[in-house]
Amino acid sequence: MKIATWNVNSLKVRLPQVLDWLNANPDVTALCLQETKMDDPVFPKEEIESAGFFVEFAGQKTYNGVAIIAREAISDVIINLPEYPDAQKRVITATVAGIRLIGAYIPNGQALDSEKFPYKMAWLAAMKAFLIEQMALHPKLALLGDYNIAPEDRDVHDITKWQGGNLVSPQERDMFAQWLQLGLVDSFRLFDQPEKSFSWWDYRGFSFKKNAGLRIDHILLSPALAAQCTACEIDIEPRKNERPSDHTPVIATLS
DNA sequence: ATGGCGGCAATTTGCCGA
Repeated sequence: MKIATWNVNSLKVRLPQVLDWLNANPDVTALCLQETKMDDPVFPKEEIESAGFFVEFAGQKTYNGVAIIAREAISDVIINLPEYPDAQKRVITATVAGIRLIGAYIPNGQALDSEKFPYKMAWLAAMKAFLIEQMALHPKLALLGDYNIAPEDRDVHDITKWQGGNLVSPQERDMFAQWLQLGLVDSFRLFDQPEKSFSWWDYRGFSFKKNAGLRIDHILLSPALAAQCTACEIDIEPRKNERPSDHTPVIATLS
């Protein structure tokens, strides 16, 4: 089976692409979505269910919004971080096929001197506490989503353009490292990967054509799941679509 | 140094993403 994550940058625009992608990837048991940008009352629940899937979601209009689409039943859903009240809908946690999935849209931060940056750092700390709690309850756990963190310089097309700034700052990378210290593993780095592998490219300046991207979408696995992981790949095909999301799916294969 | 693209919401323009 496979589990996947995709920041779709508006599910209203991208729903046909999501359903096409799921049909083209029948081994994907669960797909976490970020930036659905839809209020719950207008979420296309019926369309997704009539296509043969289970779905859970937590949305808001214009910004944020997360969902899990699955081929098996979804249970024990938690919306957001229980100990961190937040009007922004950024996390959905649920169990699918015996695996605890945390789908997350981590705050962007905007810039180190922005008021949004301390929000990001506080949010990352709150997520760490939630991870500790959930890992203790669920040995088979995966944290999938748009992290808005490029963990290493090799995850950046040109580090000189980003050095020290938002998405690559020491503070953010330290928090990512703290999550790894909990025992979580970056599934992508369990395997040999092509150089300059990225999951996001700016819409502007022909960034995708130039492969001027960042790897900021990740699947972290608990030790028990990492032991089952046989592959992790970034699927760049949807980035070639008409009206693509600026992000593209990341997929982990589990034995 | 700035904006560049795209989605969205409120009205021709601004905010935000990363």
